[in-house]
Amino acid sequence: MKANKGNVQIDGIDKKILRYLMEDARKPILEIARHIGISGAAIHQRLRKLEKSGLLAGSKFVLNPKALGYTTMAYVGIFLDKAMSNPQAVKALEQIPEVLECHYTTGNWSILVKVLCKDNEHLMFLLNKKIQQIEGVSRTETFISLDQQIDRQIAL
Amino acid sequence: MKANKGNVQIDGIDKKILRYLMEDARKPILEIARHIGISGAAIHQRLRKLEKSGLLAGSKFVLNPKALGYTTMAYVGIFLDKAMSNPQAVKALEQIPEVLECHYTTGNWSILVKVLCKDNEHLMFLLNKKIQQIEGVSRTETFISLDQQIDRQIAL
DNA sequence: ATTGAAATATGTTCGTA
DNA sequence: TACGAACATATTTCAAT
Repeated sequence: MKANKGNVQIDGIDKKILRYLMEDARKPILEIARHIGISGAAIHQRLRKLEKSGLLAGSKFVLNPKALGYTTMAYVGIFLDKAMSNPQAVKALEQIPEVLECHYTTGNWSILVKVLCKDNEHLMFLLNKKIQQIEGVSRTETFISLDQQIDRQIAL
Repeated sequence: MKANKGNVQIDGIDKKILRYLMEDARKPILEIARHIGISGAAIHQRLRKLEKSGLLAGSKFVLNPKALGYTTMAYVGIFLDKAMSNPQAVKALEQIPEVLECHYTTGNWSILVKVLCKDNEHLMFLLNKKIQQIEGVSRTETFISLDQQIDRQIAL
């Protein structure tokens, strides 16, 4: 599976198709076909091409975490004792379901993670009893997201 | 549209269905039905219920930004002069397509944004010519994501 | 790359349990 | 809730352009 690096060519029709499907992955291809005025078979073929190109990374159902009581989102900057602990620390973070993202970053911290918790108490438990317990973690800095105003993908 | 807040009840069958669809939004319901051993009509009905409950927020095609040459992701903490500038600043950030997320946060900054750029040069331009130009923005702190190790949704 | 048509598979509704 | 049957749509392939 070769991942085309930065040179996938898409035209306006590809963009139209993708814009529909980025908004609703289950939108029928034939419906899109009617909207943009080409045949379903053509769209089918274009999607196969886009998938092979590596631009299409898949599709997802999106859940609303608030409906399950998860109302507290936060970013946590993690200081590690030594760079050597990094891969182990990431492995430990993978085991924590509240950790949704994990980035190696430039700047102050070794690692920046995004976490999702039910409430502040849950967040406190996560920080003190889970994340701080990981070997190599010396200190953390937490930024609670009071409100997310923008959440989107790359624009076409 | 009432958004159930933290008390949506789902059982093991709901979870199984959602886990399939969170991984592949276009997986046929009938295929899932065969896997978990109930009828397609039952799944259809459960999905309608889950949608009404507010847990299902929709579905998306996921693109791989690297395929379009977007290889530099970063988090940018933004200091604002006065709290009053916040809504205006967010409006301005919405107009910048490279800004994918925007959070009001506790801690050092007023706002934390996630941005996606083609390269470091593009990031520099974004910071100096777009974000810093927004009225009320006094200073920014940038953390480049060298590598994203985890990227997932809430676990069921 | 695109089309229409054919074959297969799926989505959706409804009566019933 | 769940089922199956019936009907409406959609997906997928293919020969032809």
